[in-house]
Amino acid sequence: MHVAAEYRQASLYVGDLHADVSEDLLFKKFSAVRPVLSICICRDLVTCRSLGYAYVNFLQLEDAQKALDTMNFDPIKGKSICLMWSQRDAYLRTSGIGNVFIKNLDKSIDNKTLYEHFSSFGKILSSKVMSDDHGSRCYAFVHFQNQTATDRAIQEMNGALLKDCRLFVGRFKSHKDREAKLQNKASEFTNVYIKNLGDDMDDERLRQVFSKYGKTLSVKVMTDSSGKSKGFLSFDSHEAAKKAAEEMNGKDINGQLLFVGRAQKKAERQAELKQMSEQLKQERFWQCRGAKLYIKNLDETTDDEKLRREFSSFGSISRVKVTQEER
DNA sequence: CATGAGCGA
Repeated sequence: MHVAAEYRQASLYVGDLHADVSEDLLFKKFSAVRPVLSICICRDLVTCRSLGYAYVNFLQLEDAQKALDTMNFDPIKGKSICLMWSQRDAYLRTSGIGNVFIKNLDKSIDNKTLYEHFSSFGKILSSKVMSDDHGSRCYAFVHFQNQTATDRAIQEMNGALLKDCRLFVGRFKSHKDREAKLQNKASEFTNVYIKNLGDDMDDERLRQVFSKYGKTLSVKVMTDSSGKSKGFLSFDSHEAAKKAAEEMNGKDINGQLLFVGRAQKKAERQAELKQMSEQLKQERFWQCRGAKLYIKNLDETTDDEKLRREFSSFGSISRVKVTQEER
């Protein structure tokens, strides 16, 4: 539908729409508040399924403003809609400037409460309390229109109490930024994980064994369900932890090879295991598929190892065999 | 403990 230029600025973007919401339903909902010029739910061209967002065009700017002020986060078909001014400039939406991350929210803080609290610092482009089936996940985002509002919100709300919860409020960091920081932190680890400890190990003995590398802050030996013992040990410096790992890892203790390495967070370890299992699955898949290449005209100096090296950048290789021609 | 996702006719 064509909307004349003079009405374009009275357009709201409606996000987080339930897939079953129809134009009709949206029209009823919005025109109950202010007169609506037109509605457009964006749909897949082929399947006509809703893409989960729509435009609501009003005749007057004040009408759009009124809808934005009173209807944001209203549930439709059980799902909270997310209202914003239509902003076609993708950079302004996603550059991350003015975007604030909030964590340690009280479970009872909902979208509207959050919005009300933070709109005192300046104009909000969008905000959202992250949630799942169990309700709030206790963290949120608020995207301010300008940097001063962002700075003030962080200045005043970081560390402040909201419903007995001390908030963390900081600038939003993209996945990439966060990853880099975590990597950095991981490279300066002070906690070590120790595996294959043998049977007769306890906290005190483990501390003694490792104390020569530096001051230990905490030691914990645990036994898993199969009776194997493992432990965590934290040092007061990265140097000590690093040295302990370097010197003790792989050490033969009563015929068992000790493992000593950087202690990972549970989520990190699980992610690693998952990745390993997926790689294994992938390898098996290709093995079954028998993705075999036949290569001829190799020169005489090419052996299994060289051929493997040459092809290793294309993916994991399960088997390489160079056959020698009879002379 | 936590760092999103979104722009048409």
